Amino acid sequence: MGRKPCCDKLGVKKGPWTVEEDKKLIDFILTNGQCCWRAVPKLSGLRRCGKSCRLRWTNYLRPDLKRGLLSDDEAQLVIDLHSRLGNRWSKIAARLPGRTDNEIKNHWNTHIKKKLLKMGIDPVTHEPLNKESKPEESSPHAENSADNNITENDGSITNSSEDNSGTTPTVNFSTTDDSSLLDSICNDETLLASLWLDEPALADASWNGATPATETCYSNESSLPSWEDNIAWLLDCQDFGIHDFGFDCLNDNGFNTMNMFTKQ
DNA sequence: AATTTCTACAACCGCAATGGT
DNA sequence: TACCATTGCGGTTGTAGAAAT
Repeated sequence: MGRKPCCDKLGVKKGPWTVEEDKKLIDFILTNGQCCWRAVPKLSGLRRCGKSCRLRWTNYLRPDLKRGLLSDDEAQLVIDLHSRLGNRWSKIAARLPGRTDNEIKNHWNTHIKKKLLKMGIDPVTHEPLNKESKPEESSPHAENSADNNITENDGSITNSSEDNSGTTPTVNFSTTDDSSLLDSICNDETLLASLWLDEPALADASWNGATPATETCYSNESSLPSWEDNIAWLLDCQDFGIHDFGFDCLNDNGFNTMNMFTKQ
C-alpha cells in the first residue's frame, strides 16, 4: 500500500501559476481567509493541489512579503542564524520579517554558500575549510549539540563554550555601519535567546489569513514592511499594470479587508 | 545572430509533525 | 493508543532570462 497522494493527480495542474490563478487565489483568501488548504482549490475553482496553493500564497502572494534580494544585513543575519540553527530555514525565516524560508534557502544556495566558500569557510560547519575537523566538532549546529548554544526544547541558553566566536567565525559581508550593530545583536546570546522564545509571535504569525496579527509587535520596524508598505507595493503593481498582473481581485472587497488591517 | 552555459528562483516531492477522532 | 487527514518543512528540480562564447 503506497502513501496516498496529497491530491488527486488527475486534473490537477502543475507548473508555473498564471495570473488568472493568482487572482483566484488572492481573491479567495482575501474573502475567506486561510482555511483548510485542501479545500481551497475546490472552493476557489482552482485546478491545483491545496499544497500548491499554500506554497504559492506563502512564498509569493502574501502581501507582507518583502521583494528583491536580501540586503547585506539580512544576509549577515542569515549566516549567523544558520551557524546556530543549521538548515532550519523556517526558523531562520522567522527572524527575517517579510522573508520566506524558500527565499532564504534559495539565497543561501545561490549567493551565501558561494561567498563563504570563496572566503574559505565551510558553509555547512562555518569552520575554516583548511582547519582540521574533528568528527565531534565538525558541525557546530549539529542537532542540539553541546556547541549549539540555543536549545530548542526550552529556549534556554547553555553557554557551553565561553566564547562562541571561537567556533563560529563571524563572516561579515556588509560594509555598512549597520552591520556592526547587527553583529552585536547576533552575538548577543541573551537577545537571541529571547528571540527564540518569542518565535511564535514573530514573522511566522505576521500574516495569519484574514486575521491581522495586531498584537504582534516588532521591535525592528526598519526590517518589517508595514501593511501600508505592502498596500503601496500592491498599488505599485497597479501602476505598472496591476490588471495585467492579476490584482483586479483587490476590488472593494479585497482592499476593504486590507484597509481594515492598516487601520488597526 | 545563434548557441551554449550560468544564474536565480518558483515550484514540486516526499517525509515528518501535528491534530482530531 | 492507533489511525487517518492535513499541514509544514527541507531537499531538489525545472525553467526563464542573462551572460558568455
